[in-house]
Formats: sequence, C-alpha cells, structure tokens
Amino acid sequence: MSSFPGRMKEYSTISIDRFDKENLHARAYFLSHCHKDHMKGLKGPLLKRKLKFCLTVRLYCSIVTKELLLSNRKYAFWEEHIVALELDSPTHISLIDEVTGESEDVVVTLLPAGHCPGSVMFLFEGAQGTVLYTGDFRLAVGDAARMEHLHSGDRVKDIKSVYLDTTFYDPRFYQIPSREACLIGIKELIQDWISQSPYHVVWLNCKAAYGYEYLFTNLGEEFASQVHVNSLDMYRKMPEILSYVTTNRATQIHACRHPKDEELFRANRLPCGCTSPDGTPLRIISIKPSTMWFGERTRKTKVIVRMGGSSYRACFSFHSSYSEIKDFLSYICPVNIYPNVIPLARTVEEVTELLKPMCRKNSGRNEVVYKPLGMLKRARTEYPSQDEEGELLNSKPSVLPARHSSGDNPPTQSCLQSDKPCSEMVTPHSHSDPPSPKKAPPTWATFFKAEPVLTDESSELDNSQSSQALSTYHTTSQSPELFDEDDESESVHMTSSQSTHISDGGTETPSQLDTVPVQAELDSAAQSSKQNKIQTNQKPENDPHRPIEKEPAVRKDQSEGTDCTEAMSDSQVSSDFDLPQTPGSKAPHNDELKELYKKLASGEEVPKTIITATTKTSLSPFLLFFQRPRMTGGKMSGSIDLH
DNA sequence: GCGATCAGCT
DNA sequence: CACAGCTGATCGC
Repeated sequence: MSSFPGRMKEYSTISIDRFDKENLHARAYFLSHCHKDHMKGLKGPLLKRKLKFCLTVRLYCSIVTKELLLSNRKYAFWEEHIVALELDSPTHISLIDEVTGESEDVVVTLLPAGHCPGSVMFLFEGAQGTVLYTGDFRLAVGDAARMEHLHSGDRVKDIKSVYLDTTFYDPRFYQIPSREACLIGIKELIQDWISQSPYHVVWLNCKAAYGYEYLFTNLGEEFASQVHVNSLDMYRKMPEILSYVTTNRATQIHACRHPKDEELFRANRLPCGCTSPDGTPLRIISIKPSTMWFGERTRKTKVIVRMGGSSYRACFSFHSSYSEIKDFLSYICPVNIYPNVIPLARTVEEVTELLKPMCRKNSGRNEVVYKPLGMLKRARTEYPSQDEEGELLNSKPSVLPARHSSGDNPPTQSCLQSDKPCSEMVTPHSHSDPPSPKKAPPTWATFFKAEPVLTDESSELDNSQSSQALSTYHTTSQSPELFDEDDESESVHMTSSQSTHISDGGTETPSQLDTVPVQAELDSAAQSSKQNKIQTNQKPENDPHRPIEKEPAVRKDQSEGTDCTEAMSDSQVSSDFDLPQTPGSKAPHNDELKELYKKLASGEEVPKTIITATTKTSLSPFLLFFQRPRMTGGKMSGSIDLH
C-alpha cells in the first residue's frame, strides 16, 4: 500500500495520488491509476469545494484512468477538471498560484506502468530536474530500455529522483513468475477442467480492484468465450475489454463476486448463483490470483498451487519483483530514490538502506553530479538473430529493433536516427517483434471481430453451446505433468489476503493442505521466447550514460548470485500485451521534442501553454490499457492556453 | 448523518 | 504474512 504523502521534493506545488491534508493546496493533481489507496481525498468535500473556486486546477491522468474514475458516480464532479493525457506524449503544464499569479512550468510524460488498466508513471521535467514518479508498476526486465521518454536522443536521461513502487523491493521477493508464465499455467488448468464437460466451470476469485482485466481478455481469447463479471459499466468505452466480459452467466469462466462468495463456493455455488439448466450440479473449481515469489536461486517455479479440494491459487502479481525493480533502477540510475511503499515487516530506514546501492553515487559510477542531460551516447544494438533454441535473456538493447517493420530499415538503425517518421517503423507483430507467447494476446483487430459465444438471452448454462468447448478442446483429466512436485528446497512462497479455509471440511491446517504445486513450465513460457541463441547481457554496468553496445554473449556475474540467468530469463519474457499502436495517432515529432529538451536543459523558457491530450471519444486510446513499453518518438498534442 | 479511522476479513 | 478493498464499529463534528 502506498504511503507516498502526495508531494515530491522537487515539484512541491503538485500532488500525486494523494488529495488530502496539505495536498488540498496543490496547483495541479496527478492520478497514476484507479486504485483506492492512491485516491485518498479524491472525493472529499474539501477538494470538491476547491474546484469551484480554483479555475486552473486540473487532475491529470491517463485516458483509461479518466474513464474508470468517471464510471464511479462519486467522482463525477471531476469531469470538468480532468485532463486526460496520452501515453508517451510530453505535455507542458503551467503550475499557477491563483493567489499570487506565480507560475512554474513543468513537462510531464505518461509512461505505461503495467500495473492495471490505465496505470502510468509520471516523468516530470523542469527547472528542478528530471523526476520520475512510478506509481505502482509491473515492468519486466529490459522494459525501461523500451521507453523512449526515459531517453533523450541516444542517451538515458539524467534522472535526479525516483519515487518508487517498493512493494516488493526486498530480496525475499527476488523473483515473481512473468505474466506470460502465469497465464500459461492458468490456461492449462482451466482447459483441463472445463474441457471435461459443460458442467465443469471455473470461478476466478478476483478481488474488487482493477488489474485482472489482463486475465479476462486473455482467457476470453484463449477459450473463445467470455468471462462472467458483475458489471460492464466501467468498460463501456473499452471495446478491447468489453468483448471478453459479459453479464451473461451462461459461461464456464466466472469472475463474478458476491459478499459471501467464499461461503457460496464452499457450498459448491457460484457467486452469481448460476446453475445448469437440467439440474446437474456444476463442478466448480476456484482459482485465486495470488502473489507468489521465489528465492534468488530457485530454478523451477510453480505458478499454480492446489490448496486442497477444488481450490487453487494462481500466481499473479501487480507489482515488479525485487530483481525487476533492480533492473529498472540500474538502467535509469537515479541520484535519489524514495520509496513509496514500505514492505511488511520493514521500516523506512531498512528500505532506504536497501535502495542506497542503487543510487548513482553508490553504483560504481564516477559521475555523481546531477546534470539535466546525460552526456554519454546510447548506442544502438543489433537485434540478435532468431533461433529456436536460444533464450532471449536480459535483452535490454536487443528489444529495440523490434520496432523495425520492414527491411527498409537496417536493424541497427534506430527510430531516432531514421529519416522516416517513427510511426512508419512501429508496426506491431512485425516479424522481428520480441518473442510472444504461443498464442497471440488480444489485438486491435480482434477487439472488433470478437463475437460473443453466448447471448444474453440465456441466464443458464446452455448445453449445446457449452459443449462446443467439449468438442473443441481435448478432454483430459488433470494432466500429471502439470502437477510437478516441488523438489526444490528453495523457499517458495505464495500469498493471498484470503483466509486459508479449505473447501472440503475446512479442517486442514496450512501444513496439512493438499498442496500440489503445478510446474508452470516456465520453460514453456520461455520456450515461446527461445528465439535467440545469443544471451544478451542486459546490465549497463550501473551507468545509465554509458554507451549501450552490443553485449557479450555470455552474461557476466551479477552481484545477486550465481544463477540468476534463469530467473532473469523468466522475468525477461514477462512483458505485457503487445498492443498495436493507436490507429490514427499522429506521427511523433522528434525534432520538436529535441528542441524542447534542449530548451529545458539550457534553462530556457518554454511556452506557457498547457498542452492537453485529446479528449476525443474515439475508442482507440483505450487500447493503451496495458500497453507494452515500446520505443516510440514523442509527440506534442494540441495546445490550450489556460489564460 | 457523514467522514475518518481502525479491526477484521476476504 | 505480503497484492486491494470491503464491512462494521467507534468517535467526532
């Protein structure tokens, strides 16, 4: 849970993710994502009153976050005061004190955070330096390198401070299986179950928070079905989610909720009360997404754990693991790091101490002095040749050429170096894209093609329709290979806020649980990405300004341990959806951007306008709900003068 | 009656 | 154990 007080040292006239107390006086507000612990005070009457008198105060957030926020009536009063910004679009904001008329300029850029739909990090650039507020994030190893706006031309930006999601910044949480690996495990479990008969249904025991949509869309795609949820209201303008969820109970995959859903489940009932039309009892299993983590040297990781009876837990994390956070930090190498979260059983002092080695002055670099722009070049790296056997490891530089869409552009040529506009070079799913799971995640096209398998007319399970699943998918019992005993002595953990009640009898103690770890065959996740024989080293030797060159094929030892390559390989593939670029989006203007950076660097004034993102009702911005970081050029949107 | 806070629980 | 958030009790305005 975030304990960030709302204000950063460098830009103290703005408030982020906190809206109470001193934050009531802020000149501008920022919301990184739509989770309640980041919205404290946001519906408070004090703030509501302030908006009536303060004409220039705005709330800045992503387009998806705006949509989610306004879908809740309690926040409807924000409607006229929200400025929704597009991702990767540097936006100039004037921070005006309405009493004194005093003004400060800042340029903010939203970076995808991979935490939940609409979640972003905020990159602020201005007179007080470049500062990154991460909000909550789940980024994979190497993702920072894909973020254009963490770079200035060929260089990694010189970042003064990072306000960091430290939820799992603790060596205990060294490794968390990638999203892809978790998804594969969940898909296998579900398939093995629902293919047995139309009466075999799955209940995804998800908590009341955004972030599980990733599961719904992928499962909907995988099983050509829709997931039953309580409400579609919040997704009404997000077709890419909407097409995979339904309020029709006649489906084999449920994520519906009820105040007493656990109790109902123990009585073999779904939260929605759905039964089969002919009275045949449903066979229900519950899958509870839970965070699981593994030690530094754990080789195999199980992403599904059977809790006994028909309860399972599936690995699922909204936050980056320790090694993912370290990778992120070592890439951007900030001067200061401030924790936003204090992990359980730790103190601020302990976390601060753990973060010290990642700060620039302790990172082994010579340069300590903060400069607005880095001086060392970020070189381009050729994408390793594709090969079925190799593993893509720590491929920070190697992911860059994924943007090349045609043979016209030599693989070593970056977007920024190209004469062509970036938009021409950014083609999703190009042949040189980074490895993707065996089944492509939902894409732009499918959002419009997807036809609901089931109609809303029926509220009961329909045999003829459900039996499609039976004929489509091979019927197996729970395949033995899934249930690989945990032969590792290495600590393996999982958690859930859920009590450990067991469905049958509930007499077991945790140690007595019929715990059947399922080998997630992370290998199978990795296999889909084993396209590179060359293992590219990912670490820039703790120097963000050091030239990024082709890395040696063999990874050098890391301080962390002896066998982190395997762990890293998993993390490496954990990137999110690879969604297509928003159709119709403008071509980036790198020249314009560079000019802006130059001005910022020299302390020159930049125009006092507020550049807002489009508020068009087009559905395309919602594609960005889980956008994988990718190198795109910046673009400036239209501008509105506040005065 | 409403908001803030906390304990308990999922 | 841990994610996010609900419900209910209590207290103060």
